[in-house]
Amino acid sequence: MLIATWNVNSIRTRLSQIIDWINQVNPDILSLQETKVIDDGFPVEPFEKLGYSVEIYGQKSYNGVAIISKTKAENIKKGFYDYSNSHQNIEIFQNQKRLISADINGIKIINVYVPNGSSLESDKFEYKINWLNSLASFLDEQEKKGDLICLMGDFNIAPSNLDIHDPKKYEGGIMASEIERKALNNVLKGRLIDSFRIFEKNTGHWSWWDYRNNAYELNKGWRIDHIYISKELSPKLKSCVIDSLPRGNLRPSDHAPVMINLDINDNNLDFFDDEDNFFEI
DNA sequence: ATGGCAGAAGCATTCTGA
Repeated sequence: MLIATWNVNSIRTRLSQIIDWINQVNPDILSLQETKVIDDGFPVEPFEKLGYSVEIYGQKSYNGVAIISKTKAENIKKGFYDYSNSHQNIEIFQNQKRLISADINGIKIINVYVPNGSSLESDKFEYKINWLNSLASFLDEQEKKGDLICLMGDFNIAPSNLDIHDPKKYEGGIMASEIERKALNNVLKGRLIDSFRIFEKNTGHWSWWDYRNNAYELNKGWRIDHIYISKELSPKLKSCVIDSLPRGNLRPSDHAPVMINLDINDNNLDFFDDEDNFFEI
């Protein structure tokens, strides 16, 4: 089963590129972020024609997430629902459509577009950390139910300095700060593993390149789009790749799709462990 | 320190992103 995530930076502008990519790759599940359109304006038909069902949670101009899947999604939930961090006002999170979850093929699929945060001094940074804390509470609830989880999306956080093309330049700043990394690790809590780092221990692999300063051509990127899976699913994990080619398209998204191959019929029990992951700060 | 680019809204320019 191929599971992918892609921040497309506008579903309407990127539609033909997404359809082309689906035709090439044939994913079973595709999580999209930054769709930037209200639900009534989402182009559902092109996906349905290819045999996919579509679940959307969008808004005008900003944010917006969607799950495209061959198997119809069940138990669809939009936003934190009633699992928001009890210390926070849930309503401040309901204005921004950044999370959609559903059960597909026995796995709890959670698609997130984590706030960017702007800068550490910004009110938006506080919002980002609070949002991540609510995500941790949300995952606590899923874990209590015993769900197998695939948490993916645009996290706007480089988990380690290996995930930044110039870590010295950006050290401690937005997407690279210790505060954000701690908040992310509090979401993961050792129960979820970074699929990409199971297979690749080296730096130099990016999922996002700034539109400015010729960043893609100079390969100055960040790895901020991630697919985290429950430890219990790790024996089924066969690969994780970042497909950087769509970033070279004409009028591309600034993000590349990330994809895992999960063999749900593999019942081997040799888990990958936390020690295989890179969480140093 | 600033701007560099892109998209949406909407028609000139602002807001937002990362």
